[in-house]
Amino acid sequence: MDDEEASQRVLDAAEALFYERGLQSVGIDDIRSTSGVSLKRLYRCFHSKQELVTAYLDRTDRRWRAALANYVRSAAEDPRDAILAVFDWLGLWFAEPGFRGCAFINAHGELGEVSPAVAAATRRHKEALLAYLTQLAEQAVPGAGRALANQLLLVVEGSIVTAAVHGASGAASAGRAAAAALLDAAELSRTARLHRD
Amino acid sequence: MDDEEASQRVLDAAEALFYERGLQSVGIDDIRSTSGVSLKRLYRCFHSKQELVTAYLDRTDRRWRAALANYVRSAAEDPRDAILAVFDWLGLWFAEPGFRGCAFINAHGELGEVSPAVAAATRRHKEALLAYLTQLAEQAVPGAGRALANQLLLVVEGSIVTAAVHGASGAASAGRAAAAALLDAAELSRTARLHRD
DNA sequence: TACTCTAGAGAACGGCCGTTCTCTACGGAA
DNA sequence: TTCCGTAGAGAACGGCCGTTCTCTAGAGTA
Repeated sequence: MDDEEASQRVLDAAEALFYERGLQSVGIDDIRSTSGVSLKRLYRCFHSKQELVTAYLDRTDRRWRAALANYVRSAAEDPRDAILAVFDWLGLWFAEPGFRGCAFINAHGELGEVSPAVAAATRRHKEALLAYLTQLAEQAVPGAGRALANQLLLVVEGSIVTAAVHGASGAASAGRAAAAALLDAAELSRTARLHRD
Repeated sequence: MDDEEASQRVLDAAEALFYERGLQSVGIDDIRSTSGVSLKRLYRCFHSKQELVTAYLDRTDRRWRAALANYVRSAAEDPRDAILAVFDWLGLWFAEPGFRGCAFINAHGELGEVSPAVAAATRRHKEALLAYLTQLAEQAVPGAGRALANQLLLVVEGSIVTAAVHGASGAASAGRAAAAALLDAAELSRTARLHRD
């Protein structure tokens, strides 16, 4: 086993444990025994727990956003469907075993500004999500994408949090319905604007 | 200083510290020194840290929901305004110094099912919030309150989380705009339903 | 075979945390 | 004044955690 594979195993273990139990509840020794990587090598690959947390959040950010974008790209035909597909994907995610909300919201809630690195990673993740939603919203309702995306972001975050606290039931479909209504409203005010000018 | 006052002081210190730094980052000694209550008395009033956490969450739940309901009651004239006033109050809350999101979402994100007591308190709090929103929504759009409240809850939660991560700017007003659009949509489909029947 | 280098296992270390215990001082009753 | 009960201060205890260090075994090379 070379360092590359060891890093992956450690990161896999860290992801599973951090996501399930939180950052502070998981000890390095838990990650060591779960990954099967010796402490010596673990500390060669990641110089500290903090570095491991950062790597965990970075990889989660990349994977999560890629999975969402892939699903939306392959499931949606037009811009409006794309936005609704976001919530279909959320529903699939919520139904996964072990779902426990957004890793970033959880980490940020746990540490907040106590850990500037975690806070910064959370902000980056949410900004990227907002940028993605803005892109989708701009395609669906040209000229009103930014305002719509801000509202959609609230519904997405709310769905995730509600699903995490209450279990999957209904949060995704309620979010989808809310998104559809917000889309309708944005389209309506856009056509009204066009007719006025 | 009697036990009653000591309990209040301890709870005040716990609230400030837990909310700012999270549950696990705060030690009993921090609470002792901040409250100025001796360790002996502290443990007489609260038998363990867990009990103190539970008391903190309970009091926060009561105060938070009372503050929201009071504001809405005094600020809104009709049912529609009441729902929009919820987001005005959120905006005031977000702007308070030291605002760091929802104490329950943070605690739940930190510990999740690792602490069943925290998870249960979070569920209770959010169910009470949903019940309150359902009551407001039912007054605004009779017969469609439940569905509307489910959507409003998502927007409320999303606003809180977004404000916590990104700072106050815009989350409350975006939430207000989204709520208004969702209200319009619910009213529209209600009148359509009435005309159909 | 003899030597060297590396890796793994886990002991060790310093520090913190929740909780309990000890010691001292003091206020009120006899 | 003497005794008693209580309170506070903080030491003590057991345990965990992140990180480093030690020791041993084995693989590769001459």
